[in-house]
Amino acid sequence: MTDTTKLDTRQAILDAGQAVVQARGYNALSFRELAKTVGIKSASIHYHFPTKGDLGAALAKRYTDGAAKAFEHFLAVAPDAATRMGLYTGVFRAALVNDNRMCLVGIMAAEKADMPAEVMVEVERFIALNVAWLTQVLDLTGPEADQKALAVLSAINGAQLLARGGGDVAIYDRTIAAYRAAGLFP
Amino acid sequence: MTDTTKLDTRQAILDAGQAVVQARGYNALSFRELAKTVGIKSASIHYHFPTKGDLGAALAKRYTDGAAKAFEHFLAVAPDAATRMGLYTGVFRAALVNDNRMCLVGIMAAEKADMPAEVMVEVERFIALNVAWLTQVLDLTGPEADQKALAVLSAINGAQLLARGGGDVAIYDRTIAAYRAAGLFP
DNA sequence: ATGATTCTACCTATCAGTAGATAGGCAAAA
DNA sequence: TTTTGCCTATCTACTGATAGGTAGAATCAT
Repeated sequence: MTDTTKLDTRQAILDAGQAVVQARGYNALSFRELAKTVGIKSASIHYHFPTKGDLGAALAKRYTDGAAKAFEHFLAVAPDAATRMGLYTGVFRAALVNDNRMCLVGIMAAEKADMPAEVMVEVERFIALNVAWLTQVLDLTGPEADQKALAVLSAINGAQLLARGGGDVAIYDRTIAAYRAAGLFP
Repeated sequence: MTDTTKLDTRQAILDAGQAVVQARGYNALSFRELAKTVGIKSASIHYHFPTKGDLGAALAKRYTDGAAKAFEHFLAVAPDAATRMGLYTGVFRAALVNDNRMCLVGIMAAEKADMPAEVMVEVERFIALNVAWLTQVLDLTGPEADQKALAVLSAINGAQLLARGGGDVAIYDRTIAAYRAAGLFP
């Protein structure tokens, strides 16, 4: 019982919530199931996150913030575009390996019609962050730079989506290899 | 009340069901809401489709069968790969234009963890059908032919997923254009 | 330093709403 | 006379959300 207990519960809720969303989607996120996982009662989740929309937005925000830090790290440790893209595609790969999960934002985009507006705001922020990073790493210029970057993000998300459907990470690996071979990214 | 009434109800259920799944996902598919749309009671849906899994599988099967017919048609009316691919990507585009919907199978793949096994079987069949058609149209050969075809399907699905998130068909169009420019397909 | 107050982080109990599914009935058609 | 295609009514399970209570920690005034 250290003085970090209060933060720990909130973190535990977010951790468990992220796992559920990435594995089964936002609609499958249940306060009761979440509470059972964390070890508290469902009413206590509402104390930390008044509505489900608040929880979803917090999840997306934390996810995007984490991605931003990882992207900075990739720039620091990898010198060239190919290595950086290897690290980047590796993030999406890791989600598949870890319990066949999807990118939190990818699965939220699929459920767009049922998502509260405050969640979609964070989803858009994640996409913008990825586009900006890819534009920089791939040294894209001109009026179509953002579109090229979004195409790369789209392709990788699609690869994750279908590989997940097949339940085999090797599908993802081979699709990424096909993208590289086609020259979509280095 | 013609003698086609019995078939009409079943068709109406499937039509309404497909619209809901493509717009909001399999989890959002509700017997009560479906019944209200069709104009019957929810218990009557169970008469035609005993369980939700049966309905989901029927939806995926009909969707795949429809795609198979469309693919044959594309081969018949379009002579070259580029035109055929234009028709193919147009199908995914049409879903977006029509109430910002997604490919039925794409959204089902995203919800994989909650899908009954009988539905996933049909999802796999749809993917196999697309891969086979793309392999033929793109004249892919060698041991990596299927992988290249799956990469094309993945990329297009990803484009649809993110364009839908952005709520703008132009995003899809530009992403497809970027794929073509990169040489992913003609 | 201490007593009073307020805040934190949970709890129990409950609400209205919806989920899929089933039992049994009924009118019309085959 | 049986089958078809629907109906009403009901079941259990679960959803997010709220009301109200409480032990303990923190903060405040004296």
